[in-house]
Amino acid sequence: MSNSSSARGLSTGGATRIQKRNRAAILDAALDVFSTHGFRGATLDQIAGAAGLSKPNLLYYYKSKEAIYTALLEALLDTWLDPMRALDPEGDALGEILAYVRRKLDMSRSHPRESRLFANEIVQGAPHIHNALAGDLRALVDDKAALIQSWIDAGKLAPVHPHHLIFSIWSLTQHYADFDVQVRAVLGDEDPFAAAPGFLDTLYRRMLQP
Amino acid sequence: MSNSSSARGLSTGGATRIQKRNRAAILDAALDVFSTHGFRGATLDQIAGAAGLSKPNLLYYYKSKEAIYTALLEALLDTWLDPMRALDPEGDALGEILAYVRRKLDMSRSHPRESRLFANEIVQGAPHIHNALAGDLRALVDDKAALIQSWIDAGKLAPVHPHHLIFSIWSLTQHYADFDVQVRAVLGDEDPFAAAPGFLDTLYRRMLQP
DNA sequence: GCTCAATTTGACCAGCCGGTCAAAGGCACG
DNA sequence: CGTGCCTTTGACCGGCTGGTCAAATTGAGC
Repeated sequence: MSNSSSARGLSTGGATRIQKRNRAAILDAALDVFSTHGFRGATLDQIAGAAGLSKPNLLYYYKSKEAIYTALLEALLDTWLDPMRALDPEGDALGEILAYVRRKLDMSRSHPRESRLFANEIVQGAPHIHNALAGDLRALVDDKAALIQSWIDAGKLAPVHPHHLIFSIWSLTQHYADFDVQVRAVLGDEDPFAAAPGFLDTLYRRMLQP
Repeated sequence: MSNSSSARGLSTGGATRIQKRNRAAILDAALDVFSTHGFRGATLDQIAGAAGLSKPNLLYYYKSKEAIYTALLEALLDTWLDPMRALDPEGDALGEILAYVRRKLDMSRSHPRESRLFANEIVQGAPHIHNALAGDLRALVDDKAALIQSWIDAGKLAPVHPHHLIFSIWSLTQHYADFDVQVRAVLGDEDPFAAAPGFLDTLYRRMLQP
């Protein structure tokens, strides 16, 4: 035999070609469905249909709806936080912040489903990732907030509350993904991402220039 | 008889005392449930339980789940937009903007359920209020954006894209209600609303001071 | 306290939803 | 080409969900 263990619970490393293909298809389909309907609003039939599988086949790869959902959240959480991790203590303070804003805005444009997935989860009280928020996320944010504070103390940024500065970046950038329909309804034909980068750049320059 | 028509479809004006009480209880319960679970995630049993009624009794006052939901959205949409309507063309430009920000932030603190109700609806594509967004909301925003542009042209505000300025106010203020769990998970014991007003005041002063 | 509408309820239903299972079909390897 | 696992499927299940209905109860004006 070419594979010594069942599909359930395998790490992707030891997976069959078929397993890789189907698991990827499932997670992509699940991202589509969960991000537009939320956890409870999504159905296994929808996900199975979008992945091109039957429902029992879906459950052959992930043992429950919740297993799909948490696998998806775990796989995406790290990626989602990478732009913040990239804040470089050695870099130019204002330049680092502006680059972070730019990276987050780019993610809102290129990965709106991921943004809405987390938005749905958090608006509804983050029942599945509350631990990650109070653990890893908080530690990361505290670390970067301290970095920002050190920049302020060194006179490289105008004084602001570092945590609220970070919240503002999340809020302003993800707004374009999470509230996309509203933004487009108000703007009409104008592409939101045409003026957004310049607007945010100006906002943070004026606010943070020492 | 004291009342010539059935409960269904009555305007609140001609409603019995019992009708008023129960309809209010239903809408309050529905706000609780819909804002934390979204439309599809909410169940009639949850709403009926929270309102202290049986499910058939619930459906005696509103003929379907969707009827409750749309009644709730309609009743709240006007209230939700009042802070923007209050922008006064005759007032001091920067002061008007700062007061608007403050009103919106106060609504996030005092009415987080309403904020999350709309957040859920819009993140999931606004299937029930898309018309209101592209109609009334857009008209109102265009009107106020023109006002802001006139302030900019008169040299009373630093130049920014008026629509994106409005988006930023929605985003930054509602973030504290919609992403409450995340904000609190990161801040720990610190009350988000302690520093938020000062932070936003500073942000908009620095960005908009001509 | 009678009358009649307003209100409330228990029983019920059809459809959906997450999940199970045994059996059938593929696939790779000797 | 046979063996044995991997993969897929159709049929099915119990519980929940939105919604209905006829009957019972309550409330207000006379």
